[in-house]
Amino acid sequence: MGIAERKEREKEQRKNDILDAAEKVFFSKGVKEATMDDIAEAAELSKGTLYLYFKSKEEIHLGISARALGVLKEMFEHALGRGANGLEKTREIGRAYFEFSQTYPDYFDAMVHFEGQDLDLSDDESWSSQCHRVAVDVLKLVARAIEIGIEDGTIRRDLDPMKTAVLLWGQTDGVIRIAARKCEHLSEFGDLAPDALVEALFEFASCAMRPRE
Amino acid sequence: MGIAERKEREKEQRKNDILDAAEKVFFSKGVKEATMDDIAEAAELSKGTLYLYFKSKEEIHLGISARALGVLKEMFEHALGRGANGLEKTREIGRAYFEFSQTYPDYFDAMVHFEGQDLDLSDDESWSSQCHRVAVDVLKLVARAIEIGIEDGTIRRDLDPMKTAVLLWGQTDGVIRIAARKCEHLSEFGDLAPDALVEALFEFASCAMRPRE
DNA sequence: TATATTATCTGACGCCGAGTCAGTTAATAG
DNA sequence: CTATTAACTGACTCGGCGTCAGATAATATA
Repeated sequence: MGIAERKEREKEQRKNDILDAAEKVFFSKGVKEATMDDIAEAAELSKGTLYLYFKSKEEIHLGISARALGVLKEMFEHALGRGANGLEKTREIGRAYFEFSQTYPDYFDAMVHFEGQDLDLSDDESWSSQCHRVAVDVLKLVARAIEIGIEDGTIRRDLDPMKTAVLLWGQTDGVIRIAARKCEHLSEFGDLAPDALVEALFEFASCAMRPRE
Repeated sequence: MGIAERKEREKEQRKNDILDAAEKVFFSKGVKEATMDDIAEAAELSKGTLYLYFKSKEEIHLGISARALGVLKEMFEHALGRGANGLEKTREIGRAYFEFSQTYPDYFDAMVHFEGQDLDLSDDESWSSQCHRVAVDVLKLVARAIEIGIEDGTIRRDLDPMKTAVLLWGQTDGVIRIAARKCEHLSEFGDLAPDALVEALFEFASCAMRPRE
C-alpha cells in the first residue's frame, strides 16, 4: 500500500509550496510586514491550512532559515573542493560565505535570524533543530578544511580544528554583517568597501593560521 | 525666565524615567513579551503618555540601545587608559568588550538589536541617529588605540586605523555572539568556553597586527 | 484672587494581525 | 453507495500597538 508514502510525499510537497510562497512574500515586503494572510494568498490556501503545516509564523521563518543554511552548506562543499591546500581551502570557504551573503542577501538575513534565536533543541523535528544540524554540518566543513591544512602543513599544528572553525565562523559572520549593513554609513572614514574589508579579514586570519617560519 | 530650561530638564528626566521602567520590564520578561501597558504601569504613567515621549515601542528599545552603547563607550575609554602600548591597549579594549557582554548581557542584546537595524539617519534627533553617533565614537576609540600602536611600533605601519578598527569590531562582535549564545550547543566538539574562544581571537588578531620581524 | 491659556496627561477605543476551531469538502475504506 | 478519516476553510477571538477627545494641572494674564 503506497498510499501512506504518497501522502507523506504530498505533505512534504505542501510544506515546500508554503515555504516557496512565504519566501516570495517575506523577501518582497519584509518579514515583519508580511502577514499570514499574505502567505496564505500567495500559497493559494486558507490561513488555517498554514497552521496544519507550521506551528507559527516564526516556524515558517525558521523553515526558510533551514533552506538558507542548506544553500550555504552546498556552497561550502564546493569551496572545499577548490583551493590547492588546506589554508587555501579555508580561504575559499570564507570567500564562499561572502559570495553567499552577496548573492542571496535574503537567505543571509534568514540565517542571521536563526543565529539570533536562543534555540531549544528539545524537539528533534523542529525547524530549530533542523537548522542547528545543518549549521553544525557547515561548521564541520570549515573544520575539515583546517584539518587538511594541518595535515599538509599550511596551517599551524597547535590549532584545534573545531575551535578554530568556530572562531573563523564568528569572525567572518561579524565582519560580513558590518560590511553588508553599515558600510555606507562609515564611508566618511575612508574606503570601507565590503569586499576590501572581507579580504583584509582573510589576510588577518591567514597570517594567524600560517605556521611561524 | 528659567522655566523653559526647567521644563526641558524635566522632559529629559521623564524620558529617562520611562527608559528606566522599560529596562526593568524588557530585561525581566523579554522585549518581545513586554507590552506598552507593562511599561506604562512600571513608569506609573498612562500608555498615552509614553507616546508623548517616544514614537513607538521600537524607539524605546533604541533608547535603551543608546544607553548600552554609552556604557560600552565608557568601558572602552577606561580600557584605552590601561595597556602599556598600542597593541596592549587594543587588546584591553577587546577584553572590555567581552567583559561588557558578560556583565551587562541585556545591554549587549540591546546593542545587538541596534546593529540589526538598517538605520535611517534622516532625523538627527532620532534614537537611531543617537545610537549611530555613539557607535562611531566607540569605533574611533578602537582606531585611536591602533594609531597609538602604529606610533609606538607595536602594530604594523601599513594598517589603516579606522579600517582595522571596523575589522576588529566585526570579528569580536561575531565571536562574542557565538560565544555567548551557542557555546553549550557545541560542547560536544570539545571545550569551547566563551573566554577561551575570545582569548584565541585576541591571539589571532595580535598575531596579524604585530609587525613581522 | 479669579480667569484664560497652555502644557501635560489619561484610558477607552480603533485597528490589525496571529492563531483557533466548528464545520465543510474531498479522499479512502468498507 | 455509505462510513470513516484526512484535508481544508474562513469567520472568529484575543491581545497588543498606537490614537485622540477630553480631563487635569501648570502657568500667564487681568
